[in-house]
Amino acid sequence: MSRAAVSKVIRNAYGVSPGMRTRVETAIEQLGYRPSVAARALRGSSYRLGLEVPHVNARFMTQIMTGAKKAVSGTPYQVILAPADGPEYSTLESLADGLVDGIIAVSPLVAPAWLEQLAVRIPVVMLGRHDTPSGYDTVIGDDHTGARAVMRHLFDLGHRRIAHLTEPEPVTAPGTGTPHAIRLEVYRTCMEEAGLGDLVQVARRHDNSEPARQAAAELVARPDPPTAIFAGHDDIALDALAAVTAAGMRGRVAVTGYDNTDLAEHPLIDLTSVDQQGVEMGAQAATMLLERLQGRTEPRHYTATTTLHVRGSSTRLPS
Amino acid sequence: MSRAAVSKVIRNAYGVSPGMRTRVETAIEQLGYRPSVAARALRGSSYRLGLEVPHVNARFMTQIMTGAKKAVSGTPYQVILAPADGPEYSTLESLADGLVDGIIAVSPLVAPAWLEQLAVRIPVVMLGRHDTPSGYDTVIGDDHTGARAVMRHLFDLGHRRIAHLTEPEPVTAPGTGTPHAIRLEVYRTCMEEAGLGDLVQVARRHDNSEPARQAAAELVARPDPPTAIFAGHDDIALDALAAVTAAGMRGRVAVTGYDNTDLAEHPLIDLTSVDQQGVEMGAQAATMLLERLQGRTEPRHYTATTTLHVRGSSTRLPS
DNA sequence: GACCAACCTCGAAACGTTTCAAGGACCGCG
DNA sequence: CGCGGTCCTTGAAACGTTTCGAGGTTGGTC
Repeated sequence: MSRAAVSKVIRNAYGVSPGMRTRVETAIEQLGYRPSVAARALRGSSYRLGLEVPHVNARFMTQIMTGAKKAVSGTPYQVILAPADGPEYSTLESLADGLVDGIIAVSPLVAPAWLEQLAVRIPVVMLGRHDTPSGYDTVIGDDHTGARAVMRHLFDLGHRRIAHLTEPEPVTAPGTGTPHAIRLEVYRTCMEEAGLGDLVQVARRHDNSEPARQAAAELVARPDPPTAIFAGHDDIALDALAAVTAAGMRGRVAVTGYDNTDLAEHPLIDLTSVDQQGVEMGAQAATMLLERLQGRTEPRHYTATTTLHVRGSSTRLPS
Repeated sequence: MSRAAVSKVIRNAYGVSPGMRTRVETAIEQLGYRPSVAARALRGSSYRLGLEVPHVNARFMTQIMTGAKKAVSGTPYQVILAPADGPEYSTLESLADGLVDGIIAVSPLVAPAWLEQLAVRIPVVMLGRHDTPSGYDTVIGDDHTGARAVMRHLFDLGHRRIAHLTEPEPVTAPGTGTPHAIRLEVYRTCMEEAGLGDLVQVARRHDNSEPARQAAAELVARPDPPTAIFAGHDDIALDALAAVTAAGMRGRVAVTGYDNTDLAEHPLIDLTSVDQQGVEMGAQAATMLLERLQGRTEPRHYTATTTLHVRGSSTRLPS
């Protein structure tokens, strides 16, 4: 029989008789034949979607991945993960170079213009971008609302001397539109609105790949330590909790996180955190990619709502 | 110029003049040319290694990934991650179908015979296999020593009523040679050697994808609750800690883990755990793959040594 | 000046699919 | 019985690399 026939059977396309179909199928069975993804990718599509994340151990990523996998289940697509752990550009490029049909990326550092270029070659969904580009889709949490909820919560608890612990400079630079830039901005705004502009304290983890624990330790070791720490996300919040605990100030410094990671609800951690529906975000991102692959061209932008989960880590200011 | 020339320049192979080289390089630069991985994979190799893990949120995996990435840095190879979160066979096959040149897999459930088959098509390194197959390489921790160290430690602390909290049945079935089967076996042996055979209590998380928290809760809710829980790995230990804490028995039930995950040293978790050099294991696995790709055919089997890290979660039995 | 070797360059085949257009068989209808 | 149309089937081109062998040029030696 001809390859064309086999191809049609595999993709169960139109125009193949039942007889031919069964003949091909038994042959496939007997020979243990498996189609080559490489050859498929060369001619058409690889049926793989790539998820690029900045770090292997970014806990938020598992939510995204879970959602993405859920969204593609039942389709012929698979999701693979490519942690950058360094240069984001090259990781993205190596994904785009034919390995996958579409890319979901969490790359705060790559330039929008560069992404527009990339999106010409291959469909791209960016997570955590507050701009509204025309060439690719975005999925983002409502960081304004989320961060405001955190600040109001801390104010309500009586805190005034509130510090913000966040990522290194480039990620939070104003105008980049990263979630961390927004959260920082909201922090500043809220402090100023409350007339606490001179109490603003921003600490950052020193190196992108190092934990934020030392930065948090320096924060609580100051002569005027904060009574509350608003951490940029749960991983950082965990480091803050570690530093606070190590300094023997457990329970005397409130700590809040962001992302509502699995660990936040662990009774030993018990971290107040903002849920931004990571799983749903991942699912939306994957769905958007599938739509693109089916021909959609106009951009879509999805914003997830946020919910503050109050837990034990955010303690009331002792009066 | 010819494609052959371009090909040679890219792979900087022998037999191309400096003039031609620079000409090709400027052209590449100007056109923004990027080689297609798919086409490469079709003809030769894709320069991608695949790491297959059972779950997205298995924390041990980040150690493996970190090690693997370290090992391939400086080579043209990249590592991508494919979490199974369900059928391991199909995930492995979809990796093998041309996406990657080699596979590192943590798949306790796939049959050895099937793996031998797979290894004919593509180099495979299995993590966590105590058998010594001939067709593929293995990387494993010294589970006998590690588990014995845990048991001795708990005995030394005065514990007798020690429970083992582990994975569901199929993963720990005797004879499968999975790390969890060994740890379970060592647990039983140690208990019997100490004359405590009738105090053996084995609990399992009910479903493979659900946390072990409920199983742990049932354990501590028994009329004769254990005074110590030897958990199969850190993720499970975390669930055990959660259950113990929720039951108000914090500090009255010792808990130990395995893998020495990042979180184990967090002061709020402070989990006694066995370090089996996950990063080194990942690096070894990747190195073995690279060796295979360069022609090695005889199998290699690497065993990592273990170290018990004693922390606050393993409390002495109150007398 | 002729011959040979070394070196560079290039054309073409091959990898395993998808897809297009063309060829064939079969059926129904006039 | 012949004609047209509908399915089914197939051959061949194409995707973008790598690799092999052949061809061409250059320089050196006798």
